[in-house]
Amino acid sequence: MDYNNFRILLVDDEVDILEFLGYNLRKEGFQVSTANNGQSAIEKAQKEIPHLIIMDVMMPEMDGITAVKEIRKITALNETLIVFLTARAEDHSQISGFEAGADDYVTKPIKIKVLVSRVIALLKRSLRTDIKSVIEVNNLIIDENRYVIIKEGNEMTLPKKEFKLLKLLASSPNKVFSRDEIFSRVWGDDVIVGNRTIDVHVRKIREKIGLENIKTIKGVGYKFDA
Amino acid sequence: MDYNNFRILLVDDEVDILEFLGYNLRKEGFQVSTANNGQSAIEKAQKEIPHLIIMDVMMPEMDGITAVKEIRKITALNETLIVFLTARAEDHSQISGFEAGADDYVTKPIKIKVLVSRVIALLKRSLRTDIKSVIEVNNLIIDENRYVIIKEGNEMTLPKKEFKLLKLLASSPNKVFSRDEIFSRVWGDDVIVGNRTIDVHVRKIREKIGLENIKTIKGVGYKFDA
DNA sequence: AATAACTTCATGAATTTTTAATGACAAACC
DNA sequence: GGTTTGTCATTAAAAATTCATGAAGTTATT
Repeated sequence: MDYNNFRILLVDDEVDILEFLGYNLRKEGFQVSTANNGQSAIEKAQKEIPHLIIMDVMMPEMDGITAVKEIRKITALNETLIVFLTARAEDHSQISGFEAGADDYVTKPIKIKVLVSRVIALLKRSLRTDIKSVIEVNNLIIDENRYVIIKEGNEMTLPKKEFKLLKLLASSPNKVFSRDEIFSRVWGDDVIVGNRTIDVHVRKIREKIGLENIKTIKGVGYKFDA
Repeated sequence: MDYNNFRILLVDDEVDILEFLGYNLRKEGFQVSTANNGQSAIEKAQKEIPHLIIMDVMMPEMDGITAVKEIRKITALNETLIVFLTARAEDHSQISGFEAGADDYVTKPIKIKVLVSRVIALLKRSLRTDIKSVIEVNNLIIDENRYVIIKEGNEMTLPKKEFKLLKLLASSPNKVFSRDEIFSRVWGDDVIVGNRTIDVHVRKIREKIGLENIKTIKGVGYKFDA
């Protein structure tokens, strides 16, 4: 599964921990943002609507439990999972943490593999749908989940091959794709079609999204102009 | 909150532990049944469809992890939460446990207050999503509690598969579900049906709720248009 | 430098192939 | 026995591909 579209908000007052966890979670492909106190966590959460918040229980000013209680009041964050980071492994703190609305606990010192496997377990459970990438270039949005492209506000669906071709070109704007490369990445290596087929698809795409985006490089291939 | 309607299946080879946990969980109002090995756990789970299974990792004959892997294959137990009981607190066992499909861990020796609070936390979390089982999109309400859909004021009931399919599509409006994904999430991975079956069900749903909602993306799948 | 010969791509239209909708019916399940 | 679920053959539609033609750009030849 691909976790590129999962947003995680890390909250801790210690910058070292933010960096350590941030680095490791980003390495796993998550989108990570950070906050170093409860108040800014609430603000960021409200703005970013992360899928998961990892929050230190012990923080100056506003502690994690209070922050979570606030966050749980926000309707838009209904679906957001919360994991507490805590040094205290005792019963009492665990209980009040769960009551505050936490979904899981990870105890310090943090073992990064444990944390990551927990995060993945939580996300798997909550979002059993897999999420695909959304490409955004210029005035164009290519959304493979909804299978639409959006050009200046209006949405349209392309047939499969056209979609695939456009997605390929737009995935690396300005890069020239040779016809060979296009064939092998859109049609695959074991399909043989005539060599005018790409042109026709390009035309269809141009008819739908305009001429300015896909440029022909004669004798070489095509590129998506950004 | 009232937990009278939550069914918990306890699995442990030690009768003492079954009795101890059973007593305490029943005292909290849960419906508790027990099994003392992996095989009978699978059978009971399949029959009773508990909301939560608390399973010992270490058991003679079939260990807990194997049992859970089997249980996770059963579609009807999709929603069932699983908590592992383990003496081993090390990383490795935790990771493989989560991979097997566990939702949480409780380490032996068990502190009953911790266990109960975790159980409640898990159930709360699953309730949050249970409550969302009334989906509202466009002019359509899908109410899984009452098992009806309401379109422009008039209420109707759909057969199980149709309901499930519609609910899946409507649960992520605009997302395209591939035929594979639909099969695995509506029919389950071990049921084999012909590949025109989805079409037929889609037709039935369209006949009942109209054409505009479910859109065909040729070669890709179906989506619920919002 | 002009132009013929050649190459490459755009375009319109036709054709083939793929894919889904539909109707009719059979099996399984209450 | 009626509802639900699934199969299958047929039909319809959409998508993919090919082809013919013309235009644009390159190269070679003089």
